[in-house]
Amino acid sequence: MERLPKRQRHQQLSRLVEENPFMTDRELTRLLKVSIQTIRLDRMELGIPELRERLKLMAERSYDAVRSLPLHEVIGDIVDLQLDKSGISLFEIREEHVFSRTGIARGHHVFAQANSLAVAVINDEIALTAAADIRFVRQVKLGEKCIAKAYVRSGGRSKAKVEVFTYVGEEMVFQGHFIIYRSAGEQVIEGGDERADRN
Amino acid sequence: MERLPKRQRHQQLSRLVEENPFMTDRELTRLLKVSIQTIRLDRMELGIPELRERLKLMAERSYDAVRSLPLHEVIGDIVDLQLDKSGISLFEIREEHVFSRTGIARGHHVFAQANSLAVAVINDEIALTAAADIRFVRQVKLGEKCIAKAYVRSGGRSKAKVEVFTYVGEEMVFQGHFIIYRSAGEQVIEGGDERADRN
DNA sequence: TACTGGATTAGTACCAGGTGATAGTAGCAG
DNA sequence: CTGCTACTATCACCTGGTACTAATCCAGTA
Repeated sequence: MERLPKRQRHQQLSRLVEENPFMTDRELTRLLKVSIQTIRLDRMELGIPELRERLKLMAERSYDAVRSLPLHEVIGDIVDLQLDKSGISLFEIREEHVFSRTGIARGHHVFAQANSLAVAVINDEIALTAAADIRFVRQVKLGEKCIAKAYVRSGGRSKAKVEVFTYVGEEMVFQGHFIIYRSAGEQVIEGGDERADRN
Repeated sequence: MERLPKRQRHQQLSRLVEENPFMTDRELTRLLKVSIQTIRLDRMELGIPELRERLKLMAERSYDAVRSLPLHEVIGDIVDLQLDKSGISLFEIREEHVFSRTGIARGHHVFAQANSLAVAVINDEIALTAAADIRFVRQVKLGEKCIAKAYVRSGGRSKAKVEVFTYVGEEMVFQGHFIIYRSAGEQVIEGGDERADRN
C-alpha cells in the first residue's frame, strides 16, 4: 500500500479547498480520484468544514468587515482632540497591516494614521492634505500599538501646519510634518484626504 | 381584508433580510407571524434569494475582495519596471478609496501607490521606506486612473532616492521624494514598507 | 344569493450537500 | 490467521430550501 498518497492527498485537499472554497465534495472526488467517503474522512481529519459552513464563515467575516468599515474613515481611534491645537489617536497593527513574510507594518498604514489625525485635528468642514514630509524612524511590527500625537504649529486662514509624532511605548517610530488645506480658505484646490467626522 | 399588511410585510421582510442576511425562512415566520409559504411567496415576489444563495453571494463578493488583496501588497498594477532605474504603475480610484461624501480620494491611497512603486523599483530582497517628502498637487476623484512614474535618482549602497510623480491623464496630481533603505546595507534599522514580489 | 379572485395556508415530492453510523473489502505485517 | 490501516459502500437522516397542487378565508360584485 502506498503510504504517501494519503498525506499527499491531504495536502492537495487543503490546498484545493483553500484555493477554491466553493468546491463540493463531489467535485473533489473527481480531482483526487477517491471516493466521496474518503474525501469526507479527510475533511474530518483536517478539520475542514463542509461547503455550506465555509461559505457561511466567509459571509460572516465579510459581514463583520463591512460593519467595521466606518472605522476605516478615520484610521486609528481618536482618543483626544483639541481642535486647532492637538490630538491623539491609537492604532493597533494587525495581520492585515503587515507584510506577511516579516510582520513589519506597511508604511502607508502608519502614514494613514498620522494623516487621518492631522486632518481630524483641523477645525474645518473640509480639510485636505496638501503636502507632507515624513520619516519612518523605526519599523513597526505586528501587534504593536501606535500612539500618534498631533500638534497644530501654525494656523493660517487657508493652510495649517501640523506635526505628528507616532510612538510605540516610549519609542518614536514615525514623524511627519503635514500641510493641511482648510475650507475656510475659499476654494480647495489641492488635497489628498478629507476631514472625517468626529465621533 | 387588510390590504396594507402585505406591502408592510414586504417592506419589513426586505429590511429584516438586509439587516440580517443570515435569517432562515423559519425565523422570519416567527417575526412576521405568517406561514412559511407566505414568506416564500414574498421572497419570490421581492426577488430575494434563499439563505444559501445569499451567503454564497456574500462569500463570492468577499472572495473576490480577498483575491484582489494580493494587489494590496503592491498598491496599483505595475506595468513597467526597470530595477534600480524606473517603474510605472496604474491605480484606479474606486468606491473604497474615496471619502464617500465628496468622492475625493483619501490621501493615503495615493500615497500608498507611490510608496509601493518606490519600494518595488528598488532591486533588493528587502526595501523599506525611511522617509518621504510628498505633495498632493490636486484632488483625485472617484473613477480617475492614476499613473505613477518612479525614477531612481541616486543609489547608494544602503539607501536610494526615488522620485515618484503621479498623473491623471496629462495632469500631475501627486509628487513625492522617497528615501528607501535597502537590505544590501546590512541591517535594516528603519522602515515603513517592504519589498513586494514582482510578478 | 352565488361567483370570482386575491391572499394565505397546508401538504407533498423532490433536491443539494451534507452528517453519522455501520459494514465490507483490499493489502500488508507480525 | 489475526489485526491494522486505508478505503469504499450503503443507508437513514438533517437543513433549508424549490416547485407544485389544493384547500380555505374573506371581500367585493354581478
